[in-house]
Amino acid sequence: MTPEAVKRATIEDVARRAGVSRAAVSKVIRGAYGVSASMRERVEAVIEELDYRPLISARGMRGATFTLGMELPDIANQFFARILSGATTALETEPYQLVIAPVDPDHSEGYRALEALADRQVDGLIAVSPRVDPRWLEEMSRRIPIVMLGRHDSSVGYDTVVGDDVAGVGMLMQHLVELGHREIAHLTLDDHHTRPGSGTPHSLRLAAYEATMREVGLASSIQVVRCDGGEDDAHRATLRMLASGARPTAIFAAHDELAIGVLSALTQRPDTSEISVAGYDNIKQARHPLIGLTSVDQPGEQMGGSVVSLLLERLAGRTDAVHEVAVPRLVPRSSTRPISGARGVT
Amino acid sequence: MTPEAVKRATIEDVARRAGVSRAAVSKVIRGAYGVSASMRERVEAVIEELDYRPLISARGMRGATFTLGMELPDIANQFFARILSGATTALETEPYQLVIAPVDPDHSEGYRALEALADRQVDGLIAVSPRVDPRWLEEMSRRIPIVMLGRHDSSVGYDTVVGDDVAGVGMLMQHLVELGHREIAHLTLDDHHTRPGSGTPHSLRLAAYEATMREVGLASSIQVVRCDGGEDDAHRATLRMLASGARPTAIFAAHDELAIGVLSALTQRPDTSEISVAGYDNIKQARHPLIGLTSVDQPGEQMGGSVVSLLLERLAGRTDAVHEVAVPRLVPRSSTRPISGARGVT
DNA sequence: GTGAAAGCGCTAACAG
DNA sequence: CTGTTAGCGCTTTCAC
Repeated sequence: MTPEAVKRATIEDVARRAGVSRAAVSKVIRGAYGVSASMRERVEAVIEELDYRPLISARGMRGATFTLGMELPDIANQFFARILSGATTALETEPYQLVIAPVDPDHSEGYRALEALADRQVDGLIAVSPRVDPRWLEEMSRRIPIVMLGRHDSSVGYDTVVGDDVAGVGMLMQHLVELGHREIAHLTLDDHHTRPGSGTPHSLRLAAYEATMREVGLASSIQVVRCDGGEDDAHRATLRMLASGARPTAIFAAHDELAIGVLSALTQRPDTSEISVAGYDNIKQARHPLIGLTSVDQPGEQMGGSVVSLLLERLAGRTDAVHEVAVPRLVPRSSTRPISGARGVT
Repeated sequence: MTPEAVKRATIEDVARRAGVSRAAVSKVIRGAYGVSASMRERVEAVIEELDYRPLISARGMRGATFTLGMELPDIANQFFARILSGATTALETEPYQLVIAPVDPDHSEGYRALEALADRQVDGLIAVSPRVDPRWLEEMSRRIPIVMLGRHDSSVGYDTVVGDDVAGVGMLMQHLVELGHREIAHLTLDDHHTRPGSGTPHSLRLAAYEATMREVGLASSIQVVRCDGGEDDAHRATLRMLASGARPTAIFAAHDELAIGVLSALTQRPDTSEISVAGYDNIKQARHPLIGLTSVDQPGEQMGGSVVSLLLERLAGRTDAVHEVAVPRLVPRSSTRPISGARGVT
């Protein structure tokens, strides 16, 4: 393209310059068996001299690309940063390179990113809470190894890593109830993400919320508020709820980013400073003393590590599906306070 | 690998099944000139039937891969989320796919990620504040189009997009001085990131801080504190500084993530609530009312968009280097307060 | 231990 | 308008 564009050296260039065959060079760079020390030395010198690096895509036409692809929705949600951190750490000592295809949270749904990655010859796919049909994933997994993070689908063709959302919500709700709360609202995503039986974390969290409310005799206080996924959306939804006259004593947001949006909305309204707020995930921002958000910790780093391990196992030949469940942990902080006087329920 | 592994359909499969040549299929999928309507129809039906998708890497061996690679350090820093958002938006209507190679902020330095991307045949490279030698980048840019975001290097082979750090720091320092602050400390990264003349944003911010201090006659109050890049590091560095007895009236942190760590440290110490804090970038968290961090806004989304546009222009044939400077904007918030009584300086 | 040759899936140049 | 041919850079039998 550019006038003085420089072509990179090919295996052929190296072979010629070293006076050997391409096959020989190939063996050297792969550390394969059957090369004399003298030849190896000579070839390596030329590689150095020519600054030669094998083209992965060409290599991929014959075998592996040593590339793992990860589809990632909404990079703004810091829980995904935890996952990514765990994944890159797990990959540090491995010869694999991770590449990420970001998904526009508003528009596309994951199909596009997953397919784009597959078209680019990645050896394995990591799908993070993708909004895709499980059957589609199942089909896809017959062509390429897949590990999915963050859904409870039962699957035979791919592995899954997921948090125990029912247990997590259970702990959190118990905490709120013990603090004396009865009017507990739940802020969650739209139907699309929470359809019963869809296997998404948010559908389970919603169901667990409702179940707990019923169990403790608060069925009539069940209040579900919907919003669109981001901090700002949660902020607006909270203001809307407040404007409609609702006055819960506690709001359980389906994940921390939403909870933080709830907090910012409550801060704006002088009459609502008593409302307790809780989130889910325990992202970094939740831990900040000025935020102090009660949350349910999901071990994101560990989950990211598991995902990578499982994928690596698949690449090494495993064929039966593994489903890993990560254990959540309640982290109470200042954003949840006891209701005046009250203690416990039924 | 898996027993019942399914191979994906190739162009050959489609050609055979449709009773045409591979070249014909190729033309159809590229929308190239010279195919009869009837053939196009037949081929498209088979493509649908076989669920055929061209393998990008094979295609790349001949021409373009329609893939843009972005090296991204530290996904936890939300400023990069702003950039990414701008980039993906700009790419929405383009036929290019963006892939990201995450860089472990602790270990690698960007070389690895950039090379990994180039080895994988991306058509263009976006480097975000990479810690690499400008000469190396220059060399690399002779093989593949590059746009670098976040450094002030003068370059001939690649484009750059960067904020006007000197102007931004100027505004911020003026703001602090006008509030009556004289003991203003600067928290920044280690020497490696701030070496004078290295062209990194942090080296310019540091220099601009020192310059302003001198200009307003506060040279003797210059205090530079170093830390390691993350919120927690900033937190610890602040506690260390406090323990050493230093009592600035204001702390200017080199970016918002650091500033937020400073805030959390100050919150822990009862005697420091009067200290003003300011950051840089204006990330989402800075805007939260419970944080209320004074910051200098960098138009990250716009910068991300510019980066993509410039790269696309290069792919379209432009060969002269473009250097774009984004204009920063001061956003005062509650984290900076006037010093008792004082007003203005010299 | 070494190299020649075939082929991965695709595109581009040309011939029909 | 259509098909044949020749690679792109690499790996992998398989002879030597």
